[in-house]
Amino acid sequence: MHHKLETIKEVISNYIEINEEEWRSYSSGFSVQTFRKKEILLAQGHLCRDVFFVVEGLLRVFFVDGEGEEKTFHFSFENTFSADYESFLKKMPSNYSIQALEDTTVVLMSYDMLHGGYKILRNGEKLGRLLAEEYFFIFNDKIQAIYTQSPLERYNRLIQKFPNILQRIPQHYIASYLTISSVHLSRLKNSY
Amino acid sequence: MHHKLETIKEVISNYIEINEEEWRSYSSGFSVQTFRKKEILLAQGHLCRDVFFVVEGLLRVFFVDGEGEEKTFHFSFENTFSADYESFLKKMPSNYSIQALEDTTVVLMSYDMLHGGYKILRNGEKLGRLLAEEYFFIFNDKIQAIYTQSPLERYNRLIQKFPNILQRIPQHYIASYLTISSVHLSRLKNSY
DNA sequence: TCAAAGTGTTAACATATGTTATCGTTTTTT
DNA sequence: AAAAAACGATAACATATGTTAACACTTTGA
Repeated sequence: MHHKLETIKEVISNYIEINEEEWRSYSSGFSVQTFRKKEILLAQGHLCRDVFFVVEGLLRVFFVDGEGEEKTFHFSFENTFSADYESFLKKMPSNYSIQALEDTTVVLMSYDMLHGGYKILRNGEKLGRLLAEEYFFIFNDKIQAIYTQSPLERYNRLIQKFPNILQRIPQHYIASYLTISSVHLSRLKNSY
Repeated sequence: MHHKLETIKEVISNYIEINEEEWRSYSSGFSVQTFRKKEILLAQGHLCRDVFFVVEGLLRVFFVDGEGEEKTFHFSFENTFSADYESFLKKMPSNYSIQALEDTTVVLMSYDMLHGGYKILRNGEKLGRLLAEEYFFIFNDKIQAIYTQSPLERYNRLIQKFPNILQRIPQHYIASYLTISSVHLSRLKNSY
């Protein structure tokens, strides 16, 4: 088995029971791809054809708003999925772009593969349900953070959760992620 | 069949194929309940035991933040579901309260019932997946609105989508929903 | 190796938004 | 019917946050 797929198998095994035979036919649908730093994996306005599973590296999910400003929406670290899941599921143009912040290796899951899995795998529908629920939890937490925490609180929790984030992600992307200006984040960090 | 269940059957039929026999055994698990204006259906910190389907009336989902301020998170109109779905799924204390803004009739779906449906119904897991995806879409749209639209834009779209909302919901709840102060919303409406 | 681009800090200033208080009106409760 | 509570507008003021610009430093790319 392709060693890049080890981790994704573990992740999926956390969701459902999957045996060797199922895994063989299922995993043949995966493909592995690497991207250079700054490369675009998904361009806003295009169809999100695959869910990316980050094996190594780091992705940034962002969009360009009405004023032409880039807004960073999410960072995808190792061993997590990344996509515009709504675009992927509904086959509609993506509202987001996805970009590699470092040289990054991803495993691609296509729509046909995921939906084929609903039939191939005994617990395929359940996997789909749990993935959707997982996505929902992430977004729920995200909204809750926005509603309940100040930018500084969110910043502190972010670096607490990902201590090396400052080494890996330029600060103005983090500011954008926190929905504040880079100048303001710099002030918050240093003046309080 | 209890006539209050007509609509929820239609809604579920939009998600999956369900035959009469399945519906009979499934729908026996529903219960109907009415609440007076201002009554609390779910209290923050308690377990969200049921998903509510609003047959008639209007619900407000809100929470009390660290400073003791009520923040309105969502309005649940007729023929939509309402819950703290994370609390419901994970059986953890709810971060939200749900309150009736008018005399409201709801259909209750318990956790056991929904999960029982994963087995009873041929397409039970699929129903679970589609419900989770639906919840995800709502939250995705919500986040996107927060990131891309100004409070005034969000206000205008809200009254465009629900023209009678001003007759049904006090303006300060709407302001809170838009994450701005009631004073500021009043200014926005009248000065621009 | 050097020029260009990117990055983080700070200052000065402009603007948006929150807070508190007051007032008249409407709605709810007794 | 009367009293109390809720509601929305407005004004005055305080604060938070954005914008622009300048600067030093680092990284990137030819």
